[in-house]
Amino acid sequence: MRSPEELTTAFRAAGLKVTPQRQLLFRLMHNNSAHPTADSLFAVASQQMPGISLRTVYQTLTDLTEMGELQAIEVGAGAMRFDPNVSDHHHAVCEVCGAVQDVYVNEAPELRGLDGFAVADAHIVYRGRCASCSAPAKRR
Amino acid sequence: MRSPEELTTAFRAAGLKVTPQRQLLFRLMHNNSAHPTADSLFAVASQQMPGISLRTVYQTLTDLTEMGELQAIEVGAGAMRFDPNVSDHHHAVCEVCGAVQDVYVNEAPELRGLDGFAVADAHIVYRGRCASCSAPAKRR
DNA sequence: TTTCTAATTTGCAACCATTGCTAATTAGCA
DNA sequence: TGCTAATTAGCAATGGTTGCAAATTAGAAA
Ligand SMILES: [Mn+2]
Ligand SMILES: [Mn+2]
Ligand SMILES: [Zn+2]
Ligand SMILES: [Zn+2]
Repeated sequence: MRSPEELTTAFRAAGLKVTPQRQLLFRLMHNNSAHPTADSLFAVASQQMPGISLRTVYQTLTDLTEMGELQAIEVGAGAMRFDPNVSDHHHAVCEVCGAVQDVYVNEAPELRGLDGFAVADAHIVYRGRCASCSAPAKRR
Repeated sequence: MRSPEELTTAFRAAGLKVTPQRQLLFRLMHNNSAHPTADSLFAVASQQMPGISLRTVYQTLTDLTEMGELQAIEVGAGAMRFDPNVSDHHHAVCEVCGAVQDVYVNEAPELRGLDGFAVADAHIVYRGRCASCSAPAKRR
């Protein structure tokens, strides 16, 4: 996703308004590697702008996604996650704490079973334990 | 997933009852490669057993999944899909008709970015057009 | 600056897939 | 044939998300 400044220009050029709500969300999503849900983003946004509505957060995230500035990813954990990293990558979801981190694959594997299926996109979801949830073997 | 006969034995052995509803669902899921949702299965089941409840379909699918007879897969299309093929495989989802087909990968690719993440499971979702939706280039 | 209006925001109802709850029913054993 | 724990059906409730309409506002034009 582009910087808040670039998005401001791009929005105006497209005849879209740059509202304080949008500016806040531009800032909150820029360089955000937490893969937040709409709701978790709403929680943070609300602190900085009490009264902002969850509906607006959804609306803006959807708009940015349609503009190709964000990627909406589904990691099978209830809510959609939003990702300003729109490069071709995959995700690892911690089954303990729910954290989502980026995973890159060097080369796509050979496939069997696609007879005639034209692949447009692939997304891998890894499930397991993140480093901090694996680390300190708790005693008992 | 095992055959309806084997499941009947297994259920009784586990102290579970073999009801007509369960028997029907055993039959409908056995060798079913359509990756149905609870609701689509309910539609089919209802024809053969009017009055069966959606709740029972969900309940039975969940039970079978917990017993390892089915796999519940999330292809990012709203509803959960249920799969009697519990072997290690992946899925291709047609963006036109919604069909889901099995995909097998020969070897897992090398990964970058998992620092310390312990992978327990991987699931790849391919998105694109299935053979029948690609095939006949419609004239216009 | 003030005015104007299309775009945006809000709040709330509605939606969908799924689960919780419980009274009524029933499989399967004694 | 009776007993009872397991199951079913029905419906309310949930969580995530979207539809809708009234109120507000960014930003262009006067
Ligand atoms: Mn990412
Ligand atoms: Mn499958
Ligand atoms: Zn973790
Ligand atoms: Zn298709």
